[in-house]
Amino acid sequence: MQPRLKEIAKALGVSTATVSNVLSGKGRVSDETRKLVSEKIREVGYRPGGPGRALRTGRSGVLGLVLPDISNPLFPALAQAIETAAERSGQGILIADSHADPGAQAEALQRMIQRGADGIIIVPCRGTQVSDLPLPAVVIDSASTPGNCVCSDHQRGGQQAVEHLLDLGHRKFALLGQSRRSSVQSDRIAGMQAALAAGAHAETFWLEDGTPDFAELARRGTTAIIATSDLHALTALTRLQDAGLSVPGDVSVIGFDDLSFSARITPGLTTLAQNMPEIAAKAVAHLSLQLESAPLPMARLVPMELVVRGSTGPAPDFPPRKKPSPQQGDVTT
Amino acid sequence: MQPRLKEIAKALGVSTATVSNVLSGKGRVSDETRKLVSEKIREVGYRPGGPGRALRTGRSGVLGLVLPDISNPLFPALAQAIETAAERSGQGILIADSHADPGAQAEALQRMIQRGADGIIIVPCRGTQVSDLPLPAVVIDSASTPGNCVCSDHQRGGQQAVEHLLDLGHRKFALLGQSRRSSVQSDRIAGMQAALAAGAHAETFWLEDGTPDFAELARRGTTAIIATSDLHALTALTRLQDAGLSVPGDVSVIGFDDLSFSARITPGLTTLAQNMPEIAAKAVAHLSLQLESAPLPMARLVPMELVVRGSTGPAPDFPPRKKPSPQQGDVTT
DNA sequence: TTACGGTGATTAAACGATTTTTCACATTCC
DNA sequence: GGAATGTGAAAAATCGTTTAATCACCGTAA
Repeated sequence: MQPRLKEIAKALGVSTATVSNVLSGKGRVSDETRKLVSEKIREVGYRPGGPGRALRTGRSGVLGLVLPDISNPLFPALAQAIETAAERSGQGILIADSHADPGAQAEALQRMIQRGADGIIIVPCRGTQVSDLPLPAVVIDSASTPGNCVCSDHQRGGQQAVEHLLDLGHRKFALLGQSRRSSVQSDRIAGMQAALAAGAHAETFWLEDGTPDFAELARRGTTAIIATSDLHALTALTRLQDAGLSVPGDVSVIGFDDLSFSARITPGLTTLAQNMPEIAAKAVAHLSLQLESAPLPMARLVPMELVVRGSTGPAPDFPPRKKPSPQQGDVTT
Repeated sequence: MQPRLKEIAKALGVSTATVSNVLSGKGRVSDETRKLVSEKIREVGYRPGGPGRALRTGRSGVLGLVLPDISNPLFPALAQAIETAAERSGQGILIADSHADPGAQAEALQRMIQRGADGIIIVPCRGTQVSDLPLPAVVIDSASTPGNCVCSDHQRGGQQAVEHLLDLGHRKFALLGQSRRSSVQSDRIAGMQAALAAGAHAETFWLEDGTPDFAELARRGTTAIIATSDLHALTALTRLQDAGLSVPGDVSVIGFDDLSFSARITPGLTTLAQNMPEIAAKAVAHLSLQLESAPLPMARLVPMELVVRGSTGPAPDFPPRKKPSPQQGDVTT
């Protein structure tokens, strides 16, 4: 059995109120009693129990995290960042998987409320609006999401990818997305298209329509492939290698999200990484502010970081007149 | 504001006890009142609040999940399986990251207790013993872990990998681990070594000592590489391809854990997958049993599944006299 | 008539903490 | 000396729920 406030109080012959006051440093307690009590607290390793405190104060010290798909390879980084940020401010994280289903998502939110979560961080499933929550909530999605939203600047990320390749002399791109209904992917691709310089052009492929023949693309003059996820960049990369093409000799490949494997393959995958710690910190901070009934701020964009590895290089026919942009450095901002 | 028991009771002119009885179906309530109350409950969408119930019953309906590294690529599958299994039995999941640090792990466990978790599922960090918890706990690790443990049969998994390759005619293996202090990896490699047939032999490499030159290994006659993780199998695979060697033509490669990318590269990575749903279900069921003060069962091993993809094939000089074991099938048990 | 079950529902206590109110006592000031 | 002031700590209320104890009522049997 865990020690309770009552036991400490009885053992010292004081009231529970006094012990509670010592814990919080709030009421009036003599230095002598204070020392006595805190000594005892340390001795028995007492910690105030969650449920009792939650009941009285209306705060559980727990935040809900609702995701559309826990098994998504992007999730570990996000979850870890959020857990770390939350723990830093003394809060726990209750997770739920909405399985990309709006109904399940609504149910998950209800359970969070029921379990007494103080606030909610949600990565909404496609096409859902988060509203009417009796709790502070922050959304992590794309910038086009209404409501309090923290997310990477996916559009600018797309631009960064294209700019990096333009610097390397590439002019003919293939853009690779999975699903056009994903606003994150749409934002990224929109950014890429916006960044195309005069003379450069790009063809866009959606994997939901089928996988293009990468070797054929290369034969037709494409020298750079940009995928909205490292997963698909990896597919492209290995297909190209399998067809006897060199990366980055013949074709440069760049992905998004810096997944676990991206640094470990040969060549390393150049990618645009999300700054998860930053996003998580902002999300948690935002919730904390709302919990103190502070004014509700607005959407916040976090820049993505270009991580240059071996999978991108100068275009095959590109004259190396000047040094071709940052190359071997590990991370550039 | 969420509706409370009291409000429902007052609105109907009954006592809170009656409403609670209707909710639980326990006390004595007339059919008429019962119908009236449940109608109202549905109308306002009432759900009993967690903290109050937790305080009274001593049960929060939440399980703690403590992991040494949330960002590990194996985590998504595990977390999702556990979340699903827990939700199925009406429990939530509180996560914590011990950052592979025994001190942080102990602290995380304390926080779980403090927050009122009913039980704990823990993947312990290396070299730590989980004991003296005032809560039901179940460990997910290797079979050598004392205490209530549920885990994959890593040793048998190692055997399965070797047997698969022996069937394909391979005789000279390179075994690849990351750290010898990981009991999971040690178990897997021990299983591999135990399965070596007469005439076959294997060299073991630990990446913590440095990365071997895979092309050189191939030149010296190695035809099969078994890594204890898909991550390292992927490294080996791309290094080999980069050196102009064919997989599986010259060298077969096999990994562990069936990570997200393993099916998407070319060739697909043959791997030994953990049955996460099974492990999670057993862990959660075990905790549920302990919560009902049932007798404490013992360690439980879950078999691993060999997933055959393109990265393994017949040894270069292997005469295809009979059909070389299951090959194109997706999953064999 | 009185005692007795049975039924349906209310009352009250309990869980563990926090917080407001109250209280006892000592000191200081007119 | 009595009132005002100040100090330290206890008493009591409260949060939302469950549950044991109690109660009022009615019909029935002795």
